[in-house]
Amino acid sequence: MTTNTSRRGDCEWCGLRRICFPGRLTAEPGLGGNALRIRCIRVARGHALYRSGEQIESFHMVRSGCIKELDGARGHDAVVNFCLPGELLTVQGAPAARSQTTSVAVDTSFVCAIPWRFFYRVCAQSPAATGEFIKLIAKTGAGARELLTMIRGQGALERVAGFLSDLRGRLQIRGLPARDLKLGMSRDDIAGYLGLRSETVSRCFSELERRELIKVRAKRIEILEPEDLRRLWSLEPAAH
Amino acid sequence: MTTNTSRRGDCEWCGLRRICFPGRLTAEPGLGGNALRIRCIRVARGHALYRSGEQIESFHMVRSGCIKELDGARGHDAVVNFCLPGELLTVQGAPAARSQTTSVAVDTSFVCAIPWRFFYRVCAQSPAATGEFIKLIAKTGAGARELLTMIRGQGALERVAGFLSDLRGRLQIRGLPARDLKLGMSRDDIAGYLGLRSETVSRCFSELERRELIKVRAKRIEILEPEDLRRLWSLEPAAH
DNA sequence: CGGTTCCTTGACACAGGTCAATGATTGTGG
DNA sequence: CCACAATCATTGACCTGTGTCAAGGAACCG
Repeated sequence: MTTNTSRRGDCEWCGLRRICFPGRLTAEPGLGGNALRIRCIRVARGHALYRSGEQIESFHMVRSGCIKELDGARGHDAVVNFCLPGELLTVQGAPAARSQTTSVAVDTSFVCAIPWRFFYRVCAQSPAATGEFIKLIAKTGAGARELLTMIRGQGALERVAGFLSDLRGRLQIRGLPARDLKLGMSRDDIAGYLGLRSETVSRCFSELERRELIKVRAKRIEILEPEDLRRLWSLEPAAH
Repeated sequence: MTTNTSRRGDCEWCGLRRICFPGRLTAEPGLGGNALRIRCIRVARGHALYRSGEQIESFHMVRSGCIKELDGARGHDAVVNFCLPGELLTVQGAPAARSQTTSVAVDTSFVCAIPWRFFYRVCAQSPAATGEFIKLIAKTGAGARELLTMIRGQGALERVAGFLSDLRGRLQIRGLPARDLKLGMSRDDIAGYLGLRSETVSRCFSELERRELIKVRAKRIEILEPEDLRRLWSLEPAAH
């Protein structure tokens, strides 16, 4: 693992920008300087940032690449979230709690580690920044709920369409290329995430291609009709 | 809606106790007194505490009864969580964000509303209390993930067994009666929560009764074999 | 280039959804 | 307090969507 110091440009689209950077905080003295000393960690493809059960003393944000989070609770691990640049990894307890998830790089990634110690300092000095942070956490919770809703209510094709639309949307928001998706994860990972089997995911990709909504070339997926794709997904839930 | 002041005894098993009460905080001056001025709201059975889209300026904790949270995102509402006494309702953004969920009382309930204003004051004065709070939020996130895992991996019977085991466990932890469950919610609510249909839930209840793990009397369910029930649920996931 | 690993496609079975009819429980007004 | 209506729960018969199993085929790696 290589440890870097963050550079300014990287944070432009980072979800923590408002905490780290002068945005709302130029007013607060003594934060700006320290904010830049956050650790930045490299995680090679296939390697774990941390595993379920380990003691974690920071919360983490993806700077580049893609991290999959596995719920190690019971039974075999299944993917709970694919975390893209600018997004917060599942927040593990407070100052030092055992992680409930395992985080594995799907592509080689850089991840920021923000120590709780730093967070407390921000809370003590700036309610505004505290609010931003709570918003961030709340958002990660919303992600889990949305996935839940999608999986409970929709059929396989809708889930796969939703998966692609969601990825596209999240990349787009941060100004990343979103027409050509290069999926680092396997079909099995996707299937686990969506509560399906890899065969079913394959079939759905084929079906979407047959309908000319996407173009599949192995792990590279081109989205031809974003709108149709999104509509397919957010159509009235299986109220057949 | 009736507004009360909290009384001491109620908080004994409240998840926020450590923030509200002298536990870790006796040392911190100026908190104890104010902590007691949290609003306590009565919500009659079937009525909403707030609805999706409303502006919320507090976070909430259930003091007694049971609240169901509906994800109003798109399409018809489906239950995301049944919130029991001592548990935190889904945390909505920060100082004042639009709620993403609708909260409806399944039984007539009392709910504490803790204004963000108060939370910020605690953060500013006590990192320890901040930590406790983050732990609480993280726990609510874990709940959503567990439900997700359960729904993706298990069959209908396992889900229903898990639902009952989970309820039992959560009541037990707080020292509430847990052998006889009086489910305030309809079969449809349960079904929506578990990603099933009410007919299937019925069938599963009947099957569990046939196996003599539970006794079903309308909305009153007696758990005869808690261990067998739990085992059924946490058995190796559908790895048939 | 040969061996893995991953992806795609097909045939079939079964869990759970759907539709429909009956029975239980709750609530309301006379 | 009873009777009636409305809602909710249960059960059965049938059907569809995915899981399962199995057999190629494509892509990746040393």
